[in-house]
This record gives sequence, structure tokens and C-alpha cells, in this order.
Amino acid sequence: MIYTVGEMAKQLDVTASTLRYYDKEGLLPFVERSNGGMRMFKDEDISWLKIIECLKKTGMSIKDIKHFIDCCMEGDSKIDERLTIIESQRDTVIKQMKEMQEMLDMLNYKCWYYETAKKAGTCAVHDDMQVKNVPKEYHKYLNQK
Amino acid sequence: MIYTVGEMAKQLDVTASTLRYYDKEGLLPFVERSNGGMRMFKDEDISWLKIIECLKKTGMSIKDIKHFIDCCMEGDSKIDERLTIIESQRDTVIKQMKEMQEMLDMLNYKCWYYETAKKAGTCAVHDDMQVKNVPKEYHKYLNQK
DNA sequence: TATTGACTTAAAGTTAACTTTAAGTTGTAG
DNA sequence: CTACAACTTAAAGTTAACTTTAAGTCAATA
Repeated sequence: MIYTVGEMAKQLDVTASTLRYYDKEGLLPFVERSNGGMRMFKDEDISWLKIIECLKKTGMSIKDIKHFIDCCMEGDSKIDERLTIIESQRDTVIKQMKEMQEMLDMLNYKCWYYETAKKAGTCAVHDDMQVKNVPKEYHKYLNQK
Repeated sequence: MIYTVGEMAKQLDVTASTLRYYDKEGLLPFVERSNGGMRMFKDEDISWLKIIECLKKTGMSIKDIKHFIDCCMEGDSKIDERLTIIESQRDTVIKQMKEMQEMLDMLNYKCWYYETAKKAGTCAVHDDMQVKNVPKEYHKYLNQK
């Protein structure tokens, strides 16, 4: 199957101009053109776009994604570098997820804080809250508003 | 203890101008001033800055953080809205973490892909790779480059 | 009291990642 | 063959979140 930029955009839930922008930035060297100059996306290009999406969603810049794609186009001589880039991005994601978990922990505490305040009708309930009435997992947040 | 903007910035590992920018945007209405106009950060302000950091790191815009802080300054009449905002942000983070896990799964597959290619000296090893030699958790990525 | 480093504000500048616009071309349906 | 929707590029515009600059002020130390 062959798709136009608009059809491909719809499939990937991005705009056509985003795909054109990626192409302009050199992220899509694998996309072929018709005689008239129209982009022709192939089914296998979806795999490329999914890895681009993955790198983008995990915070890699367009410039660095281009570098990775360039390495891919170079072929087997760049396997080492491609592996290094992906490993490094994986480590980045692991760090991001740890940080996310910490943020989630804090938001869970805040939810408990406001649920408790809501029941009491006032945040003042926390001023004279006894530590034993605070769930253990939230102790580290005490003395926070 | 009282801290200047520079001291507070160092503690939080941000620049002083970032804190001034947040203040200008209305995120720090709780920060007091000296007679001469200098910002005076108190120890309890660190709690405020940590929740701001949490909201920011989980993708909330400055504008929406300001709205939350404004609700906080309003007092008990806004407990409901504060709870709703925090619950919604928690849900957002849970979604973000699920997506992150999917990205991590894909990066793990790519690592395996390049490790295998590296051992073989060529990516062509994947062209005639038998499914039984691909770890089960990676089967969903087959037919991807 | 003079120096000096850190502070103050307002305003302009930066950056990334798009998005929009304008002018023109392609390709399909009737 | 004509319409016309969707494509093309180049260039300008947008947005968020800072960052930098400039001109001046504060406050701690010698």
C-alpha cells in the first residue's frame, strides 16, 4: 500500500504539516516521491515513524533523532553507534520513569491531603493532625502544605 | 531561615532568573519582600516550590500552575477545586507512565535487535531470523526495522 | 563611608517544535 | 478536458518557557 502525507498523518494521529516538517529536517530520508514530486509513504515506513515517535516521546530532539536516522541509513558500519544511542535513550527513560513515580507519590499524598481537608471542611485539620493518623507512606511529606 | 533568590535557586537546582520569572508569572505570591524590595524565601516556601516543581515536571503549564496556586491562596473555599486539579494531574501522570512503559518496551526490543546485529556483524541477520529465536516479548515488534 | 557582589525590574532575545500562509502543482473524478 | 481537493515549497508566524541585557538599587564587609 502507498499513502499520501495526509493519509499517513491520519494513521499516525499527527498533522500533515508535522510530517512535512520532519521530512524537511531530514527525519524521513526513506520516503519516496512520485514523478510529480508527491511523497509516497510505504507500509514499512510506518515502522520508521514509530521509532521516531518513540524517540520523540521520550524527549529526544529532532536534531538527535536525525543523527540516529542518518546512522541507520549508513548501514551495518553504524550498528555500534545505533546500539549506543538506543541504550542511552533506554537509560534516560528508566530515569524519567523513576522521577515520574516520585511525582506520582507526591500527587497521591496531595490527594489524600485534600480528601481529608474536604471531609473536615478545612485545611486546618492538618495543623493538629497526629502523625498516627497519617498513612505511613505519606510521612516523608509532613511539614508540607 | 531566610534565603535570597540566589540561595533558594541553588537549593532547588534552578537559576535565579527562573525563580524571578515564576514570580513574575504569579507562581510565588507567598514570597515576602524586605523593605528594600529583595525577595525573602522562608523554609516553608520550599514546600510550595516542590509542589510547583512536581506540577511542572509532570507537564502542567505555568498558567495552570498559577491557577492552582491562586486556588491555594483563596483558602478553604477552594478545597474541592484543588482536589480536582491534583486528581486530574495524578491521572495524567498515570497515563504518562503507561506510555513511558510502552516506549521502554520498544527501546528494549531495539537494544536486543542491535545487540544481535552487532554479534552477527550485520542487520541482515534479522531478515532470515526464525521467530523461535526472537524472545516472546519482542514478537509484537516483528516486521519492524 | 566606600566598595562590591547580589539583588531589582523591564524589555528584548532565544530556542524548539511546530503551524500557517501564499503561490503554485498534481492527480483523480466526472 | 475541466474541476478541485490535496499536494508541493519557502518563508513567516506562533508559543512556551525561559535567558539575557541594561540600568539601577541593596546590603554586607573593610
